[in-house]
Amino acid sequence: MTGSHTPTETESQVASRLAGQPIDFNSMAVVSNLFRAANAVRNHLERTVLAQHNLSWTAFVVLWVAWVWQESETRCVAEESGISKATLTGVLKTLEKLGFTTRRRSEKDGRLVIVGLTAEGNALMQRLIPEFNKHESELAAVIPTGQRDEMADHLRAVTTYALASDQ
Amino acid sequence: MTGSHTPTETESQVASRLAGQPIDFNSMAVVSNLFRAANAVRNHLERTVLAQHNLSWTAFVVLWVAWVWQESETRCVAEESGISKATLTGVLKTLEKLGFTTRRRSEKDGRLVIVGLTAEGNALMQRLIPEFNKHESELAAVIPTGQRDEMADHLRAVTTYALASDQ
DNA sequence: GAGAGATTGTTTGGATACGAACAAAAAGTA
DNA sequence: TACTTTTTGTTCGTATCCAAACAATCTCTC
Repeated sequence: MTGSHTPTETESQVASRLAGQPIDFNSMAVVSNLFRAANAVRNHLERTVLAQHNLSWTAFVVLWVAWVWQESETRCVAEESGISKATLTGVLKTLEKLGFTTRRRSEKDGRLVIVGLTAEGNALMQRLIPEFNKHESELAAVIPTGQRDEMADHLRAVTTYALASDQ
Repeated sequence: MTGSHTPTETESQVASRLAGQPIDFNSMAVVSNLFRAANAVRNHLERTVLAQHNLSWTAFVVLWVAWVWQESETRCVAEESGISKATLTGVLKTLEKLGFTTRRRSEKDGRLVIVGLTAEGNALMQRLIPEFNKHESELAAVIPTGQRDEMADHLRAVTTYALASDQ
């Protein structure tokens, strides 16, 4: 009733609270653990890797997308970062203030804004990417070697389905 | 260079940008797809299920934890919801304004605050949980039946490792 | 039982995060 | 050419979200 509960305690409490109802517990476990994992990993990487560079998780993702393509339209960066256009405007304001990204109008289409990386932004990613990948390796190491590709495939399939459901 | 990219295009672009460097691409794929999936599923469920009830994702998670235990200490709710104490204070303010949760001081320990559900909160969850679970089933359906438990296990292991790394 | 130390929830300040409304520009239509 | 429609990035308002500072309370030690 009081104090902290272990995941196992919580799951059995959930089962007893939902006893008798037609609930798909397997699917519930997959989805809820998807969020638990994403949340835990995100907080972990934010504290260990990103905090010392004054980067939020989203700022890093945006920086990553910008680094991958070097020059990219705003709407494309937002979509690939998984955030809304409105959010991207704010994040780019932060990244620009930190001196990592640039913004310029497209000559061909006056509506578009092209996002680019500064030399500092490229240098930062040059150091950050290997460090980040080292942590990714440690995290994925808890999954048996032969099942990592399968895991990534399943996650891709879930993403595709969720995005398709939003049309 | 311009326009939107498919996930496949992005991955090959990443591979070419990182060519020659000692990068663990398998682990990178697992972690990045973990976030893509969590993000896509969260946005999907927020729009299809939660928006019509004026609930944010976090508000629903907090409501869910409160429903599971009925009475719970603030620090416990925060931990199980995967958010900070500071965030929970704000979310509870919103949920209290909506009439779904209650807050009261503990008699045994004056520092503690006990979170509870109102009748409206319980009624809401009674309707929301089956609807939510239906969507969870649809999402998990893209994973072969025999591999869902395995998937949940792997996600649990990743969570455990990430949390343990933060001590 | 008195003071040091630890624990808990809130407040503060700053950075996301989104939908809706908006202005500017391009594309389509007649 | 004029009008309408569509597309794009920003602004606005509101709601998270966190670390750090804070006040209140409890615990521990002597």
